[in-house]
Parts: sequence; structure tokens; C-alpha cells
Amino acid sequence: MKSYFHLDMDAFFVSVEELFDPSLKGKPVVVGGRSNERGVVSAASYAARKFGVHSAMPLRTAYKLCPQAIFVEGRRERYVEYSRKVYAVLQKFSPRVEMASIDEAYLDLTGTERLLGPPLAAAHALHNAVREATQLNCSIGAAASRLVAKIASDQAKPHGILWIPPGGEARFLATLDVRKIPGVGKVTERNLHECGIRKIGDLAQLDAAFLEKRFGKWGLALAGKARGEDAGGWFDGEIGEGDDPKSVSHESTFSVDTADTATIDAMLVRLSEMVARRLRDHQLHARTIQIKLRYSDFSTFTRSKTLDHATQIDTEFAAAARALFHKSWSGKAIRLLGVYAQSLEAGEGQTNLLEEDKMQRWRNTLAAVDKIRGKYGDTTVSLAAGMNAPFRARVHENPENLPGKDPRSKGLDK
DNA sequence: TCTGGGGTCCTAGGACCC
DNA sequence: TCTGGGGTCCTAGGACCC
Repeated sequence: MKSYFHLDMDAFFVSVEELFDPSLKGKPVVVGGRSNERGVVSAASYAARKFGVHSAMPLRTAYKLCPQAIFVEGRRERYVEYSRKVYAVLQKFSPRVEMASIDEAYLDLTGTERLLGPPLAAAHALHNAVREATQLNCSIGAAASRLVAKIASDQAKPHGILWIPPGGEARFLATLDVRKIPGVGKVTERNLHECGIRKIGDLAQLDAAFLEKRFGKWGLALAGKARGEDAGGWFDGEIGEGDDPKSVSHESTFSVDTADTATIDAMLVRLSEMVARRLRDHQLHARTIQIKLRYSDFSTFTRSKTLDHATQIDTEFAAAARALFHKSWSGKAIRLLGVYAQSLEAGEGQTNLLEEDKMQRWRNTLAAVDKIRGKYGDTTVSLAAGMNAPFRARVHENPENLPGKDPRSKGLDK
């Protein structure tokens, strides 16, 4: 019998911010940006949630619901640092650990009873160890499947532990809303409601053939999930497998929509550079480049191009991104731009022989550039076309970050 | 409700090949 | 030539998660 644990940090971003500024404790706090910015809530304190504020809600809406809330920008490096601390603790309990996101993890504690005791005892030990290392609280679910462990930790929130003994899954799940199943979002929920299915128990009553007919492959997986089984969907495979990224991307929403070609091109170049840099950090090459554009009315389009070789070079991304953009742009104002790298391959990408020498020189240059960027921050060095308006403004805001007096002197010519 | 940014997985049509 | 079926790649879109 398997023994899986799901550990989820309580109001993670907010709790980390409270560690750095204890005066925030107990107050309505919203992490994600200023209250009048374009953007959404990343995390809300329990005090803020009482006013109806929740994550993914537009910041301006959060402000209307709770004007007295403290809005903080949020500092990702801090969350990454604490996430690593949590991971280090969990590794002491089992080598089979997987961070499912920055603030949650799965553990396989199968066969550890003699060492750690029964599930509830192990869960308490986990909770205490995390608390000791980070001063942060978490919630823990334990069960014979990852799916049920995850749902259990959600039910245990905040600051709770819930163990579903083998055989108790159906009874535990029966009264919960179908929405509690990971993977069932707004759309699937609506579709299920239309069939008169509201609770997971309703779902478990139906036969798999009906669900497959109505919802395809997904329906079949749903039938299993209603019974607490992992099979089908993301819970396939063992914990700790598959940590190579499948895509790398950056996107950005303009603070004001723009149709200015120079601004748009500069943003495409900047996003391309950020993507390429991350690929080089991961020692990956990409064969498919995709862009995303979103207009003022929120209509969104993607365009992609698969190259005959894999690359990790800024200029190739930028050229492809700009070509894709200008081929499909209607000329109307743009709200968001994104650049994505897919079909990732490890190691050296292939280039044809003629280009090889040029590429190698580029790689050397980029390696030097990455070093400078690593030292002084991402915005100090850029391709000439990336040195345009929105970007340069940021450089001037932080003159103390600059290696020299004139940032443009560090810009690279083509 | 005027709607971020980083991802994963799935579907579906068309091209192309055998 | 009025016409099959499967496999794989490419492209676009969408649901969902944190």
C-alpha cells in the first residue's frame, strides 16, 4: 500500500512577507502589485480573504473590496529562497520528493512507518520540521494516492493535517464539490453541472462509458478520480521524475496599450533575450518559437514557427519573433506580448557548417554578456534594438545598478 | 471583475509519408 | 482514378494550475 503526502504552504507569499515585516501580521495584505496597477492578486492574507479578496482577482477589484488592505509588490527571490528551504527539509524525510510548484510538494513515504511512525505521526513531524526551518505554517494531506492527498491538504487548510486511511477515500470525496478535483475548472464544472453532477459522489455513481462519451479521454480519467485514483492525467508516473522544463517563456503586459512599432519591437527583442538567456542557463536549445499577442479587447492570438535547427541565441529568437509578429499584426493597439520556446533539446544545437563559426563567436559574446547580466542585473546589457523606450526608462531609474556611466556604451552592435 | 506570468496537457485539422 | 487508413509533425487554440 502506497503512502503519499501532499504539503501545501499556508498563504505562502503573504507569510514570507510577514517574516520580513512583522507589522503585516494579522492585517489584510495583498501580494501582486499596487492597487491601481494592471495585474491580479498573487496571494491574499486570511484577513484580506474575509473581504472576498482572492488570488487571480484583478488588483483594482481587490482594492474596491478592501481599500484598507496593504498592497505589496512581492519579491520572487524571497519565495524561491523559502521554497528551497522547504525542499531541503522534505528531502530529509524521503528522497522521493517533488515540488509541484513554488509552495507545494508531494512526498512518497511508502515504507517509512518503522522510521517515522504511522501517517499522522509522520505528518506532525513534517509540519514541525518545516515550521522550525522556516517559521512558516503548512497544511498536509496523506493518503494512498496523490490525488486524495492533495484534496486532503486542501481540506485541512489552514494549518491542518488530514489523513484519509485506505478504503476511506470514497466516503471522504463523496460530499465534496466536483470543483475540488484538480483539473476540474470553471468550464468542466459547468459541463458537469449541466449533467446534474455537482458532488464527487454523483460522479462516482456514473459509469465510465457515459463519461467517456460526453467528455472524451478526460471523462474516463474523471471517473477514476471520483474514486480517488491517480491514473490518467498528471498523477501518472513516479514522484521525482521529469524535472526538465518542456517550455520556457516570458510575456509582458504594457501598462498602456500601444501600437508604436519601435516600442513593440523593443519589447519583442527584450522578451527574446530573456527567453534565450534562460535556455542558456538551463543548457537547452529550442526548435519552436512562438509569440503571443493580445489586443486591447483581450482577443489573443498565437503564432509559431519551427526551425530546421535548435537554437539558444538571442538574435535568432528576436528575428523569428519579429517576423511572426509582423506577419499577423492587424495594426491595432497591443496589450500583451509573449515569446515562447518549445521543443526543447539538451546540449548543443545543430547549425549548418557555414553558420557555425559565426554562431560560435556569438555564443562567446553571449556568454560574456550573461556574465555581466548576472553581475549587474538583466537590464544593463541589451541588443541595440532592445534599448528602446520602456526598457531604457528602467535603466535610468536605477543608475546605481550600472557598471559604467553610459548604459548604451555596453549595448552590442549587430 | 477591465482581467499577470510562468507553466502543463489535450484536441483537432492539415500536411506528408507509407 | 473520386478514393483507405495509420503515424507523425506542425500549427492554433483552450482548459487548467499556482
